[in-house]
Amino acid sequence: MVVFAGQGDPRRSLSLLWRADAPPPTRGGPGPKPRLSVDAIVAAAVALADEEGMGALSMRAVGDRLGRTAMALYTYVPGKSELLDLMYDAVHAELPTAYPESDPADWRAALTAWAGEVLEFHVRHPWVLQVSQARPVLGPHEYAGLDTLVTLLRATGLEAGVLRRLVGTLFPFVRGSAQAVADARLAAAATGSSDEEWWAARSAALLELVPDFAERFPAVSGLEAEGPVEPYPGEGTEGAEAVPYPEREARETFRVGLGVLLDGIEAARVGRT
Amino acid sequence: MVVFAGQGDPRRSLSLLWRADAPPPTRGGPGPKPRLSVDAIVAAAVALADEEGMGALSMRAVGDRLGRTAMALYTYVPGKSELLDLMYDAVHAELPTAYPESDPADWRAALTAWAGEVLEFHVRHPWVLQVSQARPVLGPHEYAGLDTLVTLLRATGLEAGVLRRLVGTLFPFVRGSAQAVADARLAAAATGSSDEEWWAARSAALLELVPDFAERFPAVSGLEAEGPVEPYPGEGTEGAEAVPYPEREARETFRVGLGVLLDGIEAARVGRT
DNA sequence: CTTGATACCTTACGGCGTAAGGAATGACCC
DNA sequence: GGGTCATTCCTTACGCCGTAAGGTATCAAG
Repeated sequence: MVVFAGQGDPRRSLSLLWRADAPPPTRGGPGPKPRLSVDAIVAAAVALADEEGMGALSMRAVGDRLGRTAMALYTYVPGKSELLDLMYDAVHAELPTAYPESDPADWRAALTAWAGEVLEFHVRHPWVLQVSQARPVLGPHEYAGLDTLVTLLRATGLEAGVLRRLVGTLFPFVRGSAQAVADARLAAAATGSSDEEWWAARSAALLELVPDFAERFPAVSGLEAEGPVEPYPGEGTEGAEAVPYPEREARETFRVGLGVLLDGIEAARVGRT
Repeated sequence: MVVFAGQGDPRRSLSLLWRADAPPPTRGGPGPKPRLSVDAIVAAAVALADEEGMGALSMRAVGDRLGRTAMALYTYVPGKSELLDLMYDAVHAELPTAYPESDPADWRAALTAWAGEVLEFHVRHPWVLQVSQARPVLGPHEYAGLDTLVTLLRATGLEAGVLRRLVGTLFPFVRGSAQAVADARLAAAATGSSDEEWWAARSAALLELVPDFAERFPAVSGLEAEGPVEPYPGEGTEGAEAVPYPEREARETFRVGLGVLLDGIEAARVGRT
């Protein structure tokens, strides 16, 4: 399921996101003092989503975590979709925001580091990948993260038009890679079965049900048979066996894909500058 | 919301996917004749998702479309997640399966055509993008589509290990691009407001709430100010004004991103072959 | 002490997926 | 021809969900 965000009143959503609400300091008005806050709710919701996944995120569950009912949250937040916006932007504060020491000539290293950090960010908060990208949330931290990427890309010297499209290519690429890594982990964790077990059950059933698999899909079969499953080439093996195979494969795909993308950017630089 | 698929009994799911069930022909057993079929249910569900989106997909709604109750579906399908698997694989029959006439030397053109078709496929069935990729569905049509891509990539002459990772790069790239296009359309259609209106409301509120935007995010602001918004460069303008701006931008990002990726593949070919 | 705004609660409504069990159907065996 | 019984499809119900409506307790200001 994909959760949609950003559908309420834009004014209200944005002023929550940018924390431009009425300033509470010293404003002791009538009525009981608030025992919650937007930040506390967002923090509880993020913790819940991190620990138990997007499927477990319900207003009742968030309320429970704070020792309150679901309806109590509606005093602070207009609804679930706005809460999701706030969660989304809140975690994006973890994105890298600057590489002050980096050499502008070495845009490749900087972009590689950036992509790695953004990948880890999404692996840490996999539910972020389930927030629909339709209608961007437009929160401060997401903008800050975007600003960092644009700054790094500037170092390539490419023109603004191409740069804009590169942003639109790099972000989805990292998201897609993170999705693959997260999926690999999820598969390993789900139903207590290891990834080997899962694959074993699946491929045994497949082989039985589709005996002519190799003939029907020669290219895929060839690829699976041909490629020797190696550890990271050109990298030390220490501790490598701790990462299960599907995740290792997903990370390697990320590494290779990023290399291809950066090679392509290099080509664009040489060709057009 | 992201909908998860593929969690039921693997045996049952796979035999449904590959239609390896007990053969019904001439088998007139006891009991009333089935007035539905797996295919009819899947077709109705796909039509529903195409027309009204994933959010409208419920067992009751699918049942209604077939003049039956929700529970009637459970005779044919174990549950909603398996139905989703079946829908997913069923539409993947639309993926291109072969380019018999293509010149193997011109892998670039072939991959470009492939990517374009896969993009259109996802734009036609945007709900496919909301099916979680965790635990691949492993259906026949998805495999067929995969086989086609691998065949095209073979023409690059790269080794199997790299090829496998390129598959993992290209597919998410096209999916990400399709997501952007679909989002652009969704934004245009939602709440009856055009994309201009939506952006206008949003950016007006942003400007008011965050007057120092340009100072806080100089790179992003610069990019937006700098890049002249042009139509497709190097392409005829006929009919181009019919496509609204955000979608045009998303498609251009796809075009540029794909070019960068193919340049990167070219570089890998030259460098390592 | 009264007023009135505010935080939080309980209750309830209409949705969801689906478990449980009953009614109708219709090919088979006697 | 009538009983048997697997099978299709139905109704009902349960426990979730987001959230509308309205009540109650709290507390500063007049």
